[in-house]
Formats: sequence, C-alpha cells, structure tokens
Amino acid sequence: MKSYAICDCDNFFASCERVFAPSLHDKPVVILSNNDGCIIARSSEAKALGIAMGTPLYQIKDFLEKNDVAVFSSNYTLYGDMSRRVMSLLSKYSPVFWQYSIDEMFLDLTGIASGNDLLSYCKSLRKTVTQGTGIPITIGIAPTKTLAKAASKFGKKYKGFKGVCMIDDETKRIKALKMLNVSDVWGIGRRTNKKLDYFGIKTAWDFTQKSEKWIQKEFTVTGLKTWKELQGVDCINVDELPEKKSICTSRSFADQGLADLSQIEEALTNFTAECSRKLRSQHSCCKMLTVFAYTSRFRDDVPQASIYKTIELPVPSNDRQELTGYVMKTLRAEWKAGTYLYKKAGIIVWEMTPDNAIQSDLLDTVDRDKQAALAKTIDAINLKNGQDAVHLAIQGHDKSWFLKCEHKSKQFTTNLKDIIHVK
DNA sequence: TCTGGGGTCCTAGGACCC
DNA sequence: TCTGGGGTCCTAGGACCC
Repeated sequence: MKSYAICDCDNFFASCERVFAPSLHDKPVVILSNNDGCIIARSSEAKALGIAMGTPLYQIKDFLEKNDVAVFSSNYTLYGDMSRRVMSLLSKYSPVFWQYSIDEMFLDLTGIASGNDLLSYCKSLRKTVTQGTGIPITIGIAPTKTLAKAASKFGKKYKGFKGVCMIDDETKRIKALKMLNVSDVWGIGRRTNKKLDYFGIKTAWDFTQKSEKWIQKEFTVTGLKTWKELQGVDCINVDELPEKKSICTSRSFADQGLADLSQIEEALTNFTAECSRKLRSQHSCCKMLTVFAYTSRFRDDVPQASIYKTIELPVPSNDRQELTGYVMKTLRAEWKAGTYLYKKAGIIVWEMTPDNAIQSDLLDTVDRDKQAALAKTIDAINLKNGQDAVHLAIQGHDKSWFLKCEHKSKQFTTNLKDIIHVK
C-alpha cells in the first residue's frame, strides 16, 4: 500500500505577512488581489469574521475598518521566497515529492515508515517547517492523494489532531468519508456538487456507494478517478518535475480600464517580456501564442468587446524582441474600431519545445545564436540591476496602466534595503 | 466607480476526408 | 439533385484546482 502526505501551509499569504509583523499574530489579516481588487487570502480570524474569498474590497472596506482587520496588497516576491524556503525543507523528507501549488507539496512516504512511526515522522517534519520558516503547516496522510487531501481537511478543522491527520485503515477511511461533505472532496467543484445534490448525494460516502458504471456515465473519467481514489485505489499520477504546458501572463487594469491602443500595446509588451523570461527560465520555446484583451464582464453600461487571437510562429522562440513583434502585429490586426474600455489583457504561450532543439526553418532569416546571446546578456544585466533595467522602448516607463497596490509590505527576504533591523 | 492570476484536463462540435 | 455514415483533427469553452 502507498502512503502519501500532503503538506499544506495554513493561510499561506496571511502567514507570510505575519512572520514579519508579529504583532498581528492573533489578529484578522486579509490579502488583496492585484489592483487591490478583491480578497484572495484570509487568516483564520478573518475567516471567522465571515469574510468570503473573492469579495471585492469596496464592498467591505467599512467592515474591515470597524473590525480592525489588517489589510495587505499581494506581495508575490515575498510569498515566492517564503514558499521556496518551505518547499526546500519539505523535500528533504522524501526522495519523491511533487510541489502542487505555491503552498502545497505531496510527499511519497511509501516504505519510509508506517503506523505510529509515520505519524511521528510527520510531526517532526511539521515542527521543522514551523521552526525554520515561521509558517504553520498541516499534514494529511493516506494511501491516495485524494484521501490525503481529505485527511488534511480534518487536520485543519479539528485541533485535536495537532496538524497531522492520518487515514491508514478501513475503519478510519469509512468514518472519514461519512463525515466529509462531497463538496469538500478534492476534484468536486461547484457545478458537480449541484448535480450530485440533485441525485441526493451529500457525503463522500454516498458518492462511493454508487456504481462505477453510473459514475463514469454521469461524471466522465475525471469523476471516476476521484471515485476510485476515495475507495483507496491510487490512480492520480503526477510528474515529479512537470514542465509547464502553457504559460500565461495577464493582468486586470486599474479603475475603469484602458481605451487606447498605445496603452494596451505598452501593457502587452511588458507581459511579453515577463512571459519570455518565464519561457527562458524553463529552457523552452513556444510554437503557439495567444493574445487577448477583454472589457469588464461586470459592466452592462458600457460597450463590450473581446480580442482573442492565436497565431503559430514560423519557428519556436523565447526571444523577447521577436515575440513582441508577433504580439504587436496580432494586436493591431485584431484591434476593433470604436471606443472600448479594456479591463484585462494578456498573452498565453504553448506548444513548448526545449530551447536546444529548435528545428529552424529554411526561410528563417534570424541569426538564432546571436539572438540567444543577446537575450542571455540582457537577462544577466537585469538580474543584477533589477527587473527591466534594460527594456524595449515600447515597454514605456511611466507604467500608467500598472497596478494599484496601496497596502504592500516590503521585500523582507529578497531585497537588502528592506531587511528587518534588530534593535 | 471599484470585482485576481495561473494552471490542467476533458469534451462537444465543427471542418474535413473518404 | 437527391441520398449516409464514420473517422480524425482541431479548438473553444467548461470545470476544476490553488
């Protein structure tokens, strides 16, 4: 039998902020999305106040003030760095691990220990992470990943588990399934839950009592995988080091949005720069590229428009200048006459190939070696002097379209000038 | 007035071919 | 002009995750 552990940071973004603001230890904390738009993370105290995920800030601004809630703009540099510290500690506890998200990691603990020994192993792991980083975590252990996720739900909900919950025999499995709402099962979302509700399926246990055939018919292969995993059959496999199949860089624009082509051009050029950097960092080139821009779906008082155009590159690339050229050409070709307030835009790249295996085109006139050398040099300069110290002219420098973030904490861990002073 | 960003996987349906 | 079915490939969009 397999043993998987899911290690999940508690209220990750809020916990990161609290590491550097200890006075907020028992206080409600919320984190805002880009543009300070809506709530994307909450401390347990904030959850207890009934603040829902995704609530627009303007709707609850007064409520936050009244309840003395600490408010932060998102600081992804800080969260990314804290995540790296946590993941590095976790990965020392098993040769087989898989980082599932910024704040979660699966460990394959098969054969490392079992029963009470496995429990102690994970308790010591939890202590190491909390002491080493200041971030509290919860660990769920079970023979399948879906059951491990369920175990971590219980670990978070019931304090008696002290952050480590294990489902390792039939009695515990059945008990857990009967206590678990089917909507809380990993892989069951809102829509599926609605359908399940219609069939009178309330708990994970109810779900597992249906026949395999029926599940397959109503919920396709995805539902069937979840069904099997809940029975204890390990069938969700993951790559240990997954290469991304697509990379997306997109943003919403502040306030009403942007109307001018030149502003969207500037924004998209910056997104392209970021996207090409992500491509180069995983040593990939992309063959396909999508450019998109939308007006706000929440507004019916202004005209709506959307641009969504995919192109195929003659030769796969990860070069900023070259990709920018394609993006500009596509945007200008798709630009719609009339005045529209674009609220969001971005680019997606996919169909990746390794950057050392590019099949060049006979008609390709670009000197690929020269291009790669230039990109490498610019990346090195920017690493040393700050992102986009060297940039394309069209990227602009006033960044008028750029993000609103009025409550941002400092880069405590990644910028020397923001380091904490000890008196 | 203000409402996130970045992923994966699956399927329905259109285009095309025989 | 009428008449059919089956296969593949592609893509937009849905559903889910954090």
